[in-house]
Amino acid sequence: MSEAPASTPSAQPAKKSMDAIMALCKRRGFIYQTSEIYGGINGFWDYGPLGAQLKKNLRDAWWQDMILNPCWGRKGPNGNRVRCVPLETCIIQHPKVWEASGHVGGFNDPMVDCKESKGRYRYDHVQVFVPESGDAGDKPVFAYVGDQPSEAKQRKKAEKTFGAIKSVTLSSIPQPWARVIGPDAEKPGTLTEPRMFNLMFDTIPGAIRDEANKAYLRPETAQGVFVNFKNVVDTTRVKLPFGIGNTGRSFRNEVTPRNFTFRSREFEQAELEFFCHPDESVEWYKFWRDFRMDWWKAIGLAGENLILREHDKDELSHYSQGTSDVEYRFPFTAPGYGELEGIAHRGNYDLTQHENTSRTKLKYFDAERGELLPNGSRKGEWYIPHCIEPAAGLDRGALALICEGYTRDESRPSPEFLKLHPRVAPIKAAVFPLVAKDGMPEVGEKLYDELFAKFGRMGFIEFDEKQSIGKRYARMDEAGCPFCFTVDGDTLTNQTVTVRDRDSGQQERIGIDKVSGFLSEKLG
RNA sequence: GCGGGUGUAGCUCAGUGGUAGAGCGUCAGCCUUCCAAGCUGAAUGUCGAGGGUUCAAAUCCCUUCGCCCGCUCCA
Repeated sequence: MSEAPASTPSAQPAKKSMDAIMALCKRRGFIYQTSEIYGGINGFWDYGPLGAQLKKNLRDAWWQDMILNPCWGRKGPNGNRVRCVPLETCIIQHPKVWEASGHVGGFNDPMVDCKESKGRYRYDHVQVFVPESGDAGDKPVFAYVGDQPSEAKQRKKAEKTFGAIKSVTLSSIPQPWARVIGPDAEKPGTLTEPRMFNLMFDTIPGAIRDEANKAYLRPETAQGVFVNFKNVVDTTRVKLPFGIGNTGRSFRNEVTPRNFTFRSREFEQAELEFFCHPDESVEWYKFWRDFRMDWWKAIGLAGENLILREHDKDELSHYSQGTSDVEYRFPFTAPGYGELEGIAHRGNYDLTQHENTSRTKLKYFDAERGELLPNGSRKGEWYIPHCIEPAAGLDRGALALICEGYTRDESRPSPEFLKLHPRVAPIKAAVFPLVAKDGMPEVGEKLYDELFAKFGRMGFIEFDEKQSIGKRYARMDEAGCPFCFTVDGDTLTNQTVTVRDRDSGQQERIGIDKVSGFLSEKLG
């Protein structure tokens, strides 16, 4: 999450109510709490009929624009069409995968809590001021964490107590608990012993329960790509540069799941690992970063709620030459932003790690590089490709689409509606007879059959003749259906219907034979 | 994990120890020629869960779970 840039204009739209959005999601069947009839379980959510279709449409859009027709046919920085292939890998991988990736270490950080300040600190981040020489004896020692006000404060106190001091890690002191003053505390003995917070879920494959066989549910889909890199190269005739895309569920045992589906313990990712020569990697990084921003805009997040945030140098991993986040201003992060997708230049870190850990050669032989030989071919070059990783959260994307689309306009007869982009809207169109008599239902059903046959594979097409026309429009507005076609008295004489635009409420009249063409154009 | 708030129908919420409620939504019928209209009717709840106090608990007490806010965490 990041703060709003100082330059953001004050023209901030009225803050949307997250409660109202969550109520609508429940009411219209977008998102439910999982196992709700048993009281729910923290950090897990189910998608209702409309939500499931919305998320599928989002996933399909990603698949279409990242794998089947990457970047809408845009040429990459090398002047060629971008090439990508899909992959589908397991949630449970060999445990060594997560050792190589660093997750087993990084995800199992011991933490200490402070009973006085209520703070929690990473055990290995806590430093302690002790006398420069000798023992502190019965006197308390002063803990602090770097880059925080606690350091200066504790230093002053420690110098007053001991005179000359030095700094050591908390973990280097045996049994310190009774005499340590926490970073933000006044009294000694308030820190708890370190406790493990397992951020990876584990399980034990095999019928016989044996801890030695422990395996993890993946915390990201990316590693499945890296460990299959050699397989894809060996079996599919791909040539660098190319990408491997992968969507699927990942699991993180978040300390505090929060903010509706934004931070869930089970979530779905859509990740592309794009491999290229090190010399071209920065260009590709910029290319993907810009395309991913354009993509989110194109499916409905246009506007100032969406920003691209380039990480500062000191935020970057040691192997990265650049990372950007596509961030959206959710109602619960405003005026700050929450991450939708990270685009990371990962260097050759992952492949190198797996090469070292698995002792399998993951270098790539690039036959189009190296010196020119007399016969016209090239000598070739061995290298570990660099990787650019655009990694999107589909649940966060779906939530952003809902938040962005949620609109409240008191001047409308149906004040709440969802402005979903037609491409992702779960209901694509609805057909209504104005009244259920005079032959209108029959004409409407015929039109419905036609639209269902042509567009039913993209999403739901609705037909409804019950109740007043206003109520039917209102229902479609809340469900985010972009277009309603209404058969009225005039239809029976001149073969035209009205098409109502969800966002403006305006209607225009088009020939009943033009409806399919109209929808084709609008749905893309 | 800590602190605060909260939990009653699908949604929003009334209900401070004595028969479980309203509005909206949903469904059905009537009506209706363009925006949640009207009329009639219907369905829907172990009052988050478990335990306790009481003749009697949605209401008081304890435990627990979920959600919201603030810390913390976010490789």
